[in-house]
Parts: sequence; C-alpha cells; structure tokens
Amino acid sequence: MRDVASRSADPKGSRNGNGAPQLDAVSLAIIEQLQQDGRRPYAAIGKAVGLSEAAVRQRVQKLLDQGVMQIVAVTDPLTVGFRRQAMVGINAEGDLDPVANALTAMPEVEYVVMTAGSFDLLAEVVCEDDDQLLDVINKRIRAIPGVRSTESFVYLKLKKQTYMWGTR
Amino acid sequence: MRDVASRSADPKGSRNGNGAPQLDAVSLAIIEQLQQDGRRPYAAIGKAVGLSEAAVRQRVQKLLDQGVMQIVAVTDPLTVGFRRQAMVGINAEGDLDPVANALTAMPEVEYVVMTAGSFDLLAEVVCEDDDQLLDVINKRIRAIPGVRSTESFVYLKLKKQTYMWGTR
DNA sequence: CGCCAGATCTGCGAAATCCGTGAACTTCGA
DNA sequence: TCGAAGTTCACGGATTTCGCAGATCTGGCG
Repeated sequence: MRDVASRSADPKGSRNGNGAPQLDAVSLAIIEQLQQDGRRPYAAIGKAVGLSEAAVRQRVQKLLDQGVMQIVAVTDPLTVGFRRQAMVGINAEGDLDPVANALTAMPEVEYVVMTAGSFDLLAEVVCEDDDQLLDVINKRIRAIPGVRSTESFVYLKLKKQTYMWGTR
Repeated sequence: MRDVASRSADPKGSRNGNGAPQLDAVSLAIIEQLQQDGRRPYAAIGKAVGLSEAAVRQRVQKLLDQGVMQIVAVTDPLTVGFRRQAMVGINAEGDLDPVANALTAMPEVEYVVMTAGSFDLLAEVVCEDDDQLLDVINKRIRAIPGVRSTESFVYLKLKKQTYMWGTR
C-alpha cells in the first residue's frame, strides 16, 4: 500500500513564490479525505493514502499549524438565522489596502477580495434582516474613507456552494 | 452547568417557511463549538453547552443528516494549486434556473447565486491557470443557452474568508 | 563516498473518545 | 389520564487519539 506517491518529496518545508507551503501528493490526498469528512479517523485516512496513523496525524497537525487548511463546521446561513445576503462591488480611490482592511474588520462581512475589472473590491455581506443589511451597506461601507461608490447584488437564491477544491 | 438554554424547545423537528429546520440555542451553541474546531470531542462540546456526550453526538449527527451543517476541511485555493480565480457576473434571458443549473454542473464553478441588481447571476470560478480560466469563462459559460453577456472580475488578492456564521 | 543534521515515518502502550443500547424523562395530543 | 414520540442520560466495549522513542529517508558537505 504505497500507492499515492512513491515516497518522494518534501511534505512541507519549501515554499513557492507566494509564501505558500508546497504540498506533495500525499498531503493533497489527506486533504481530499478530510474534505469528504472532517472527522474521519486518522487510521482510515492512513489506509486510504498509504501512511501510518501517526504519520497522518503529524501531517494534519502541520497543515493546520501552517494554515493550509482548517477543519470547521460550515452551515447554511438561512438555517442559522441570516436571511439577507448580498455581494457588494466597491470602487475606491488611492490605496485599496486600508479600504480592504476596514471591510475585513466588519463582522457582517464574510468575504473580501481585491479584483481586476470594473470593481476594485468585492465584499460579501451576511445579515439577519433588511435593516441590518441596509445599515451595513449604506452607512458603514460607504463611510469607509476612500470609498467612491458601491453597487449591491442582493442574493435571491443560493444555488451552489462547495468546499471541494482539489477533489475533482 | 445548564446554562445555554434551560431545557426548552424542539432541537429539530419544526421547520420554518423556507423548509429549513429551526434550531434552538443549544444546537446553535454546538455549531459554534464546531466552527472553532471541527474535531473537538463531543465530551468537550457537551461541557461547553451543558449536555451529555451522547446527547451532543446525536444532535451533531442529526444536524449533519439534515444538511444544516457539514464538517469539512477548507483550504487556501492558492496552496492547493488553483492560482486563478474570478467572479463572473452574468445576464441571461428567460428562465434563470436552467442557466444556474448548467453553471452548478461545472466543477470549476465553486459558487452560484441568483441576485437582484445589474447581474442576474454571480458565479465564482476556480482554475489552475489563465488558460483554464479563459476556457471556462469565454467558451463554456458563454455557451450556455440563454446567457446574454458576462463580466469577469479576476481575483488579485483574497483578503478575508471566514466560516463563522453565527459566531459573533 | 561517507557522515551528519534535520525531518519524516513507524510501532506501541496508555488514556481518551467514540458508539450502540436500553431505560428514564419531557412534551403533546387523544 | 394515558400513550406515543422525541430527547437525554448512563454505561461498557470497541476504536481512536496521543505522546514518544527508534528506525528510515533526504540533502548538504568535506
């Protein structure tokens, strides 16, 4: 059972240009196992990827410590009481980093990304009701220094949301 | 240690208008625990929310079965080898459902949502390189029947991504 | 080529956790 | 009041996790 990668390279150490740890095939296989079930026992994972239980445990711990992955419960926002969501496209002037940081600091903002295109930033907002959504978008986000304009896309229906990167 | 909710109501059964199971305070507290660490032992969770280990186990199993939450490993796409991402705004004619379903069927599309605003749909695309991204956006998405136009926002830098709904 | 240093893997007890089960308890409606 | 359904608790055995020491592998250097 030594199948995934015949004991080749560097499960963690080296980092590519982005500062991101480079993953070998075995770690990738471990991640795939945990993407299917975050609570799968180390022994079962080891059997699947061809490693001992202890080795899997060490690799998982390292991946967590490095921040490569996290094992968490993800929920359907609607079920947990958040009934209004929106994507907000933002245009700003000057350095975008302070603006992005201000967005990041807001707990209602789930997702912030700098983009190329007709928006400088995209931010996903998760709220409990319309009042809160209005407050966040029209008061708090527009009040951030440097923000020139915003455009909102209120979610009508979420059709797909996966966490299966690498499991294709 | 009977703090979160004094043994009140309906851990699952009833469903609100959306068909989503209604959660009580205890289940919410359990979810928060698992959002912090998806592998936290049931006994530790029970101590935190005021329930026995077995009760926590059964509630977690039920939440998973109902699809209210899933416990999974989430990764940084860059680390796992996906170096190009984009949000794609889409305008279409006629019924949006077939278009959304076509997007959902594409493995490179991570996220599909129907929106109100100047786009009918938003789709997040995760690719390994520019070639694949171009192929997905300009060939596959634009080829979907009903799609009238698209606008792409290539990700330059991901600033925030959390999974802490309900943990505020 | 040989050796060292660092990192990774394995094997193995001990402790903790997971899991199924049956009984007690609560709620709700007949 | 009684019964059905749903939840919780207690408990014992199987499984898993955890920490550690020794074996193995990799890469650099004289």
